[in-house]
Amino acid sequence: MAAIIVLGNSKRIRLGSPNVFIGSFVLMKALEKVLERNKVRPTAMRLLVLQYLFTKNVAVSLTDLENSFEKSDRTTLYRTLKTFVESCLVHKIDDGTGVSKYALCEENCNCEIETDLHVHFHCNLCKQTICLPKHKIPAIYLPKAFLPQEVNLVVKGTCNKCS
Amino acid sequence: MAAIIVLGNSKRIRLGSPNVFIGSFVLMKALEKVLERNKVRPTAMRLLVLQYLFTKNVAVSLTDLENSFEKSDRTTLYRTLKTFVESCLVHKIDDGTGVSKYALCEENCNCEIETDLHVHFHCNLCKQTICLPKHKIPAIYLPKAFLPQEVNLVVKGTCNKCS
DNA sequence: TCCAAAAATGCAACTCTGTTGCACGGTGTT
DNA sequence: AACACCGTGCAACAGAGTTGCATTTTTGGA
Ligand SMILES: [Mn+2]
Ligand SMILES: [Mn+2]
Ligand SMILES: [Zn+2]
Ligand SMILES: [Zn+2]
Repeated sequence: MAAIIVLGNSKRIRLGSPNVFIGSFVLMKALEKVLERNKVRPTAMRLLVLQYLFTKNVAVSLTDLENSFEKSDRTTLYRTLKTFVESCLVHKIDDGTGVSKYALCEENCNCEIETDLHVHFHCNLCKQTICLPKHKIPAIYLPKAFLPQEVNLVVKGTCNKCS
Repeated sequence: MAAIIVLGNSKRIRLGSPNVFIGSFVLMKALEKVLERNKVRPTAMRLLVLQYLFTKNVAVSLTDLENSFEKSDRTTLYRTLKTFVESCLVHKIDDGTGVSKYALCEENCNCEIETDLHVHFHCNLCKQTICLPKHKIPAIYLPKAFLPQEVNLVVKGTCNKCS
């Protein structure tokens, strides 16, 4: 029932959740590298959440994660996402639905640099939110004495799959 | 303690809340006109909420209203805002704080027409959100087969009063 | 290898926003 | 005056997000 993945030399990770797709040893090693590169300790849950984010090409909510990892706790997933955001692995997206979404950052993303921010699209039909990393937010001109720090731009409509 | 405002010929509205600033007869008549123009029946609460929105030049949340009208119920204020939004008197703003804000629409606003949408600014210092009706959202170019319907653009930073 | 410290996890409880059901009471219409 | 309708207030609830604390797991040093 419970799978065991061996990571590194002496690290053994027990994955108790039977409904979780367990990637290959090679994939897990790659994900482990990603975590370590961003100074995040590669625990079982973190590897699985990271794998989940890689397989999805849409932004996911905490509840999405919760429904996909029934054996894990909402709090753990919450803190996992928080850790990922703080370590610049994923970015939080406010798509206007009232529920925060999360998606992997670009390879070369410096979450601090604001000029890199891209547009997000939310489909009113399939309710999915996706990143448009090729579409940067245009310059916004503000009245005198307004100092911009961040910009959030969300387009809602019909996505390519639903149109 | 309780003020009474006479509206129209036979309409008497008792205002029980002592901490509410009660505008002049002329102002109330003007507000009444605004409501009637938008097909909203001018009740006491609606007039006071509308007056409140006029005096504020920032977007307000439901909780803001609740704290300003202690004698009224959250539900009533909630439904008042809902009525105002549906009748195109105010628009709801998602400023990324997780709390919906509301502000009066422009005089000539057709809430249906999306090309009129303006930029909103949220100050990270004073935590206030304001409309920038003169600053329209620039055209956003999307990948093929993406059909835009609405655009939300929020700039966060330091406002003119805080800079 | 073993043990203690540190970190991660799971459980429970809680806050806050938004929302709905329902009963009451005032309004205006005939 | 009778009646239907609408607005209001109270209660209860849902959902997302968050925190405290006990338990488990991992790490790193003896
Ligand atoms: Mn994104
Ligand atoms: Mn506005
Ligand atoms: Zn879609
Ligand atoms: Zn400010």
